[in-house]
Amino acid sequence: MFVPPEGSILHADLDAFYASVEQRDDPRLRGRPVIVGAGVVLAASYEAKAYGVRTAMPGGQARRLCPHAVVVPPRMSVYAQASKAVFRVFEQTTPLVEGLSIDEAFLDVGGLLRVAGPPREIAVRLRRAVAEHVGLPITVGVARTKFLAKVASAVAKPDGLLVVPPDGELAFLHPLPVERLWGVGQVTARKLRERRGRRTRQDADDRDARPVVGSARARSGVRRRSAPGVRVGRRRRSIGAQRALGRRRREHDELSAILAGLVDRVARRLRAGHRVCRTVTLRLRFDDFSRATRSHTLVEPTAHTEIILAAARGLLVAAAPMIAHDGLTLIGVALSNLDSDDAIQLALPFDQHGTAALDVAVDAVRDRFGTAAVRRAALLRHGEGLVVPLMPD
DNA sequence: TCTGGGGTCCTAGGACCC
DNA sequence: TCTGGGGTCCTAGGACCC
Repeated sequence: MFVPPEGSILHADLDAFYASVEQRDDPRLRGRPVIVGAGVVLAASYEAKAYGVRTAMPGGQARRLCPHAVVVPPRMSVYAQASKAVFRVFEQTTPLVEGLSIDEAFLDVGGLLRVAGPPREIAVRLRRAVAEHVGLPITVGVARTKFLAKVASAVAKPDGLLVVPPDGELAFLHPLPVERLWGVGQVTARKLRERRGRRTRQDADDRDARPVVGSARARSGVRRRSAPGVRVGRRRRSIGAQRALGRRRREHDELSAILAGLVDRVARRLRAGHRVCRTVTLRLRFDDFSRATRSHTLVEPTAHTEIILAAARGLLVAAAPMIAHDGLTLIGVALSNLDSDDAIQLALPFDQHGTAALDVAVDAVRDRFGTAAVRRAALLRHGEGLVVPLMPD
C-alpha cells in the first residue's frame, strides 16, 4: 500500500456553528451559554456544553441543566451565508475541497508544499483567515487520511489544531474511547462492549492501525470513510422534508394536506437545484419512536409537483392501516435517485416493438455527445417517444 | 426529558433477466 | 422438467452524522 510521507488531509470543522454565529452577531451573547432551537437543541455554545447541554437534546432537559442559558430561535439563512463565506476561504486554500455538511469539509493540501508550505502552516493560516474574514472559531485536524483528520479535529475541539503525524497514529488512537471513531455510534459501541468488554481503541486492537470495530457494517463504513482522496464536487443524493405532528390523532385528509405541503417544498428545492427524481419515499414515525418507510420508484424522472404528490399520496393510502393502528408522530417525504434535469427530449416514435426507436436514439446520443455518452445515457420511454438523461461520469 | 430536521451509507431479500 | 450462477433494480430497515 502506498503510504504518503506525511499527512496532508485537513478536516476543518466550525465550533458550535449556529451558536457561534449568534455570539458573533450579538456581543451580549459572548461568554454566555447560548442554545439555538427551542424544541430540541440544534446547537449549544461551549459555555452551555459545560453544563451538559448537547446537540439533539430535548429543549426542556437543556433548560433544566442550564437555566440561565439564552435560548434563541435558529436563523438558517444567516448560517447558510456564513457557511458560504467559510467555504470561500477553503477554496482559496486549495481547489481540493470536499464539503461534508454546512460546517465542515476535508481539504487536500498535499500538492501545496512549495507554494504554501507544510500542512500545519496551511492549517494555522486557514484558522486565522476564517476568524478574520468570517469571525468564527474553527478547529482543524491534520493527518494522512480523512478518517484520522476527522477524529483529530473532534479531539482538538474547540478552537484547536491537532496534527497527527504518520508515526504517531497508533499513539493517537489507542487511548480514545471507541465512540470517537467516525461511524461508531451508541449502538456499535454498546455491541463492542457487550461482546468483548473492550472500551478503548487499545483494547479493540493492539496490533496495527486498522480501525477494528465489531460489525462488518461498521468495518465497511470505516473503510469507506477512510478511503483516501478528497472527492470534489459531490452532489446531493436525496432531498427531504418532514414534520413532527405531536401526539394528537390526525385524520387522513389532514395528513394528506400536510403531505401536499411537504411535497411542494421538496419539489421546489428539486427544481431550484435543476434536478429530477425517480424515487419518492414516505417516512413515518410512531409514538413509540419506531419508524417505517414506504417508497415508490417512477418509470421516468420528474420534477413535477403533481406527479410526486400523486406517488406520495399513493404511499400514504397504502400505509393507512399501519397509521390507523399506531399513533403517528412524524410524516416526511424524501426524493432520491436524483439526476440532472438536462435530459434530452428525443421525439422518436416507437415502432411496433420499440426497438427501432431505441437504436435511433442511441445513434442520436452518439452523434451529439460522443461514444462515451452512450454508456452514460439511460433511455426511457416517455409517452410516444424517448427521454435520454445523461449521467455525469 | 419525551425527543427536530436535514442528510449519508450499508444490508438483505425478492423480482427479474441472461 | 429441473437446474446453476451472476447481475441489476427495487424496497425496507437501520446506523450514523450534523
